Amino acid sequence: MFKVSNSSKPKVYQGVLEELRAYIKDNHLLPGDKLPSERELADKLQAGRSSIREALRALELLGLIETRRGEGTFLRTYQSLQSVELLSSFILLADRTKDELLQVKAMIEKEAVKLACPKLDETALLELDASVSKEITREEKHMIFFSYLFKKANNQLLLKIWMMLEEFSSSLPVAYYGKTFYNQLMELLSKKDCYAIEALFEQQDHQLYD
Amino acid sequence: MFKVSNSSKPKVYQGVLEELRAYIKDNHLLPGDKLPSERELADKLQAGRSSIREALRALELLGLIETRRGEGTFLRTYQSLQSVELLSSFILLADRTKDELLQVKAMIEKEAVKLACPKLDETALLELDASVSKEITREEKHMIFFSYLFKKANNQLLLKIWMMLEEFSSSLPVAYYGKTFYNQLMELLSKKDCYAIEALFEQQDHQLYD
DNA sequence: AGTTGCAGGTGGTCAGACCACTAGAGCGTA
DNA sequence: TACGCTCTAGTGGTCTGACCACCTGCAACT
Repeated sequence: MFKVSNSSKPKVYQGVLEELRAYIKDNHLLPGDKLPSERELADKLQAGRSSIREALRALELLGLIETRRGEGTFLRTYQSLQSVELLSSFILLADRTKDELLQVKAMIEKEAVKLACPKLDETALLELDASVSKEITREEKHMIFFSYLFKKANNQLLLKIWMMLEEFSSSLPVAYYGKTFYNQLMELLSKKDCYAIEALFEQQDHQLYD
Repeated sequence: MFKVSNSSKPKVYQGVLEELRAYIKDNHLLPGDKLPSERELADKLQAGRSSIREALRALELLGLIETRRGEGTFLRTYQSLQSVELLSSFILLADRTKDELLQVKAMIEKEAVKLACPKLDETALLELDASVSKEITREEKHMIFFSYLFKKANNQLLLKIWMMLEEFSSSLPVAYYGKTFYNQLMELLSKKDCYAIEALFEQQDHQLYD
């Protein structure tokens, strides 16, 4: 025999999601507005409170709503990137080669540098230089250096992805960029020479895994 | 008095998510493998079954797991968000987030092209050209074109991240690259001119949101 | 051997019970 | 009146126990 269908019955929590969408639309709710309480929803939608909660938790994880204990559930002001972290972490769980991870990480770092480049003024360069000159481990230097650049690059999504990759690669015996790399990069940044930056990273790619 | 912190206690279901991630990692579970039953998890993790379920439903909505009644819960290859159209209609992404998303996506596409470039022989270019010449929508063309390139780029991780971003942005009213873009790119690919490719993408960035 | 039917495990759902927390009404005092 | 306190109703957070529907595998039966 063969299965007639694997879709079977729709689940209650999915119906709740539909209803919620309709409710938000019909009542013209905007970010920040309050949703009905869980008990009220359970009553209105003829569902158990736990089913309501399953739907709400899913929405919360996606960053669409925010719950405040003792107050209620609210539409979120803006779409946070909360779910990206979770997704990334699970995607990265699958067996990945070290090469792929490092390749992507280096790629993102390069692009961040290029994004930050036009936004670095004299002051910023000095700050950056100061932070790298400290007597710290290569790992710390790497973190501080790029964290600063990512801040300037002003792209939260890129930062999140980078941090995830950083976390996953931290368990690997990874060689960071060479000692002279940061100094060379500083120089190119002050010249705002994007093409040379591109080239500098190209070189690094080949000696990254020493 | 002032609030010490608004983060308050972490919720149980979030802890469950963490534990699940660790479990999957430690046991080297692959897509298709079975997770422990809800009752077993509740017992192991010292949590109520409802909390376990809240975590699982969230993962299900994200498309990371699949549940089969009477059988169990299974890890799944990340394919797509469940009911994206539903979720996207809840809230439109904030402009800022949208910009970031498109920026990162374009960046990844560019890098994929550059990775694929040296691996494209005569035959591959012909295949690629044929697939783009078809009479299809711009959206389909975009997907087919880059899917092929990502395959050649041979970096699964990059591909996954790209698909994730594609998924998120699919609900946005996004203009794809201009009509001539793909043809120009084809030409540069046959010349293997990486720097020109870089430049081509630079141009696109500015007219992406027409 | 082939079929049937039952038992145990699994997800799906609900109701009810607490707890911790918040906001606001109401009261009292200065 | 104005301030500050307490108490209460309402909210999310969590757990438990109870069913149901469904699937699988095994055992008994034909």
